[in-house]
Amino acid sequence: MTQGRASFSEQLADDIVQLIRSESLGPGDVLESSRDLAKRFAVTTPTVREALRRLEATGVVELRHGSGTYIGPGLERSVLANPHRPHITRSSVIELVQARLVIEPGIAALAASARDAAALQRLEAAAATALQPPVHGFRPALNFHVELAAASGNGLLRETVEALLHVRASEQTEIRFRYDDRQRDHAEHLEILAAVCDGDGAAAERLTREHLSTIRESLEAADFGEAAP
Amino acid sequence: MTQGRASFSEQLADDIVQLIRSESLGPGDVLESSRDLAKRFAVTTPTVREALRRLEATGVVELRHGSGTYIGPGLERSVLANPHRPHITRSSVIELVQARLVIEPGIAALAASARDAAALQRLEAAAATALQPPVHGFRPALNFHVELAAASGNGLLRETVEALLHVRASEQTEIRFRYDDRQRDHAEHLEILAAVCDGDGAAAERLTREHLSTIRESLEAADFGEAAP
DNA sequence: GTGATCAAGTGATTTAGTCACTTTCATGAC
DNA sequence: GTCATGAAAGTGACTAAATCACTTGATCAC
Repeated sequence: MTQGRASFSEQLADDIVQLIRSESLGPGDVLESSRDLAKRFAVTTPTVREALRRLEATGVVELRHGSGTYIGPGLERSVLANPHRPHITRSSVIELVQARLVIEPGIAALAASARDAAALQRLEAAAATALQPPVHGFRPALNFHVELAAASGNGLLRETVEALLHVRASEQTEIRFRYDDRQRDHAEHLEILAAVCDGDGAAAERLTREHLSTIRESLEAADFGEAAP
Repeated sequence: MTQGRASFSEQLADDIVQLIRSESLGPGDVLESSRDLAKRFAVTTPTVREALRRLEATGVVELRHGSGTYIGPGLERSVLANPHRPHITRSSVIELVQARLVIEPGIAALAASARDAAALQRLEAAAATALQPPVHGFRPALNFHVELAAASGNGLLRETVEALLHVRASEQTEIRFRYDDRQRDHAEHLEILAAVCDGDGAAAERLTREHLSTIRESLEAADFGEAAP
């Protein structure tokens, strides 16, 4: 069986993606109005809307009421965070740190061997602004880790770290609440940055491991008030 | 600004997720019909459909024409693959292997230290069936790596590996096409399995690294016919 | 110039209805 | 009794035509 024809709106969603690609539209650009899309693909507006909703869920497009449909960052992304993420538990927070502990040290080492000038500059900027308070859900302190992954030169690793950190923003808030030693955090970031700039992969790896271990330990030591939902 | 009220269907999507949670529905269970949902939440069916499409995009639900709406695996997932993934390039394939090279060795070490009996059994089963041909897009050979991540005991790591492997199934097909030494693949899997079962984290880590390095090298050596699109 | 106002364009939602698919269960043949 | 047939009920898929609400930009008064 060829799996038959997919749902109409699913097919349409793919067509719209193809349209975006063929017109080389990037994030921020406006897409055709849903009425025009309906005419173009010979379907009705509700069908177009279903397709757009589907694309909106993965960040490919963004629908702004009264303004238009805009291209989002999701098109070039391979792995993304689930918008309907599960609830927070104590173990999920620790699980997250443990996962990062497995992934990020290797990334730091890779970044040290890559030593891309532009990426290092952004990494330095991220470290510098890490002490600023979060705005609009954007957390400068976490951005350091994303930029570190970006400095590895591997976009997939960057997306992975980004997804992990973005996935459970609320967990991260929790972490920040429990482990709120920003000065130490910042100091450790600077150490990692220095090691990466020196091209010392082993040191970068070790420092990142220690950095995350510190966070994990302080989390395991902390007792969560809402551990039992 | 409090960001106002989100789109109606967005609110509805969250309500449906909450409904699923409150009724403890798991994958495979049927959800209320869209007509009933419309009545329950006092909206019309197209609005319900938009919300369901949104949820469908992230795998939370699955709509089967003529049958009903079923709960999917996406609810408990934190990180997932983008269904509208970018096109394949040569560099993206190598990027994928490189990312796995950073992530998976640490996972193997963690699995060796965890040594969960049930997980190891599934891992062994995955290794045994790895030589079978893929069916319905399910690739037994790749499943070993997913089960290995599962054996680490960290669900987030499992999801991450799963996403990475699922993300670019076509790239993986490409890999299999270029590096089609299944016997060797299988043998290396068995070595990793043995090291994990022995609790030898260092060996498991080293063997996984070598395993992926072998694949990477054979990929870098191969010249892609469709490198220039 | 500056500011308010209005109109056009857009997405958001409703309402009502038709079509297509799947499941089920009663009917009937064997 | 067992199994196939087939109609019916329930479901999602889609259409059609409107109306509402929001954004934007141009227009116009000051």
